[in-house]
Amino acid sequence: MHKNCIDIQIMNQRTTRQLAIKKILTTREIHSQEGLLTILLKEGFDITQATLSRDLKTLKVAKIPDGNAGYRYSVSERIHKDHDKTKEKVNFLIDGFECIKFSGNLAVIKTLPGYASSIASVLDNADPYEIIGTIAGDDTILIIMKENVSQNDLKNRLILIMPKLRDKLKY
Amino acid sequence: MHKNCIDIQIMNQRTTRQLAIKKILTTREIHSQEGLLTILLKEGFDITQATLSRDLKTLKVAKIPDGNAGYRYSVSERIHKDHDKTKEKVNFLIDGFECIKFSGNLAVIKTLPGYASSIASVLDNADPYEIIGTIAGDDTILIIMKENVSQNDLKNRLILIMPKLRDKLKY
DNA sequence: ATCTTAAATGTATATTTTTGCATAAAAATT
DNA sequence: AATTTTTATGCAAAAATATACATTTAAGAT
Repeated sequence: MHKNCIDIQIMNQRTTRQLAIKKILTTREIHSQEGLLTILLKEGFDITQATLSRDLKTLKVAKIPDGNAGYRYSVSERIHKDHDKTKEKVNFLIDGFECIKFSGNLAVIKTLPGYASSIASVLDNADPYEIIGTIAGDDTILIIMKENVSQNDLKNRLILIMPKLRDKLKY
Repeated sequence: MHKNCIDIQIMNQRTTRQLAIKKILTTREIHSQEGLLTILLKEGFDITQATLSRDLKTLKVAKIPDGNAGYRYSVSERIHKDHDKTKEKVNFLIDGFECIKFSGNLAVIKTLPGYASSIASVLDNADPYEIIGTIAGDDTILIIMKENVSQNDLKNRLILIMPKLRDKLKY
């Protein structure tokens, strides 16, 4: 552990940073990794462009030719309209989240009755690397994880998809 | 005009080529401009990477981190237009559709648990002429139909909104 | 056809992005 | 706490991509 890192953190640095990146990307127009890096540095994330490149890869951020001239980086979710509505909906759904348990490469999420399929649908839609597939009943979601993906990997990914979840997942 | 250019062309070279690029991108997995360039050269398009870069910009082709490792180029229509993803989502939701019954100007759709509000939201969003409003519980949707709209009118409208539904509705 | 003008392209180069590798940090284990 | 294992990161170098500028090609105009 780094000496001057007072570990009150809930999430690891990486996840925190990637959430910040997502936010920046949905908030402002980003035309290069350099530009994004500058912003991140100002916000106190002390990283290099290399790390940023890896983060963008993890987040599946696309580089798209801009209408005018130049390019812009875009989180795939942002491409859908009604981003806000989706967000609202997702936040709402999180209320139904009860707990998550693991067994080998399987994870089981317990939800309030009726929530399972909706939450699962959010997961399916996000189509994250770590998840091969989900099966949802009424109050239970079975997640089949990709091999060599750790429990924390999955938790972090879930937080990336549903930020509010952070408050419900203990580390 | 260059001397050895036999002018049978209908479109100009540039357009022809860009169409070819689009086709290639939708047909095969492209991971770099170099790779795409190789294919184009084989097909007889005698250009350089610089031109290709410009073409991709014109076509608004996005570079997206691939699920596994690496990147792929994707024609922006696929990403930009939430059409496709919305469609996917709608198709997914249809799995939750169980049956529909009528009574007067009311229709009741039964769904798998948890699906009702999502499907109802699709209907609300489409805002069809035939429907005044919907109320959704967990596995039931109540549809209030406009007067003088027949059961078949509504069924047809539902199919228009959610094409996959056709397979589930008997006539 | 010849000339003029605008668009497209190649060359070389600059810029940006990605990655292998060594190291540091974090997490798990004892 | 000390050790091992795993994961994240910086650095430097490679790879990929974009572009300024000169040149060629196409398209009109006369």
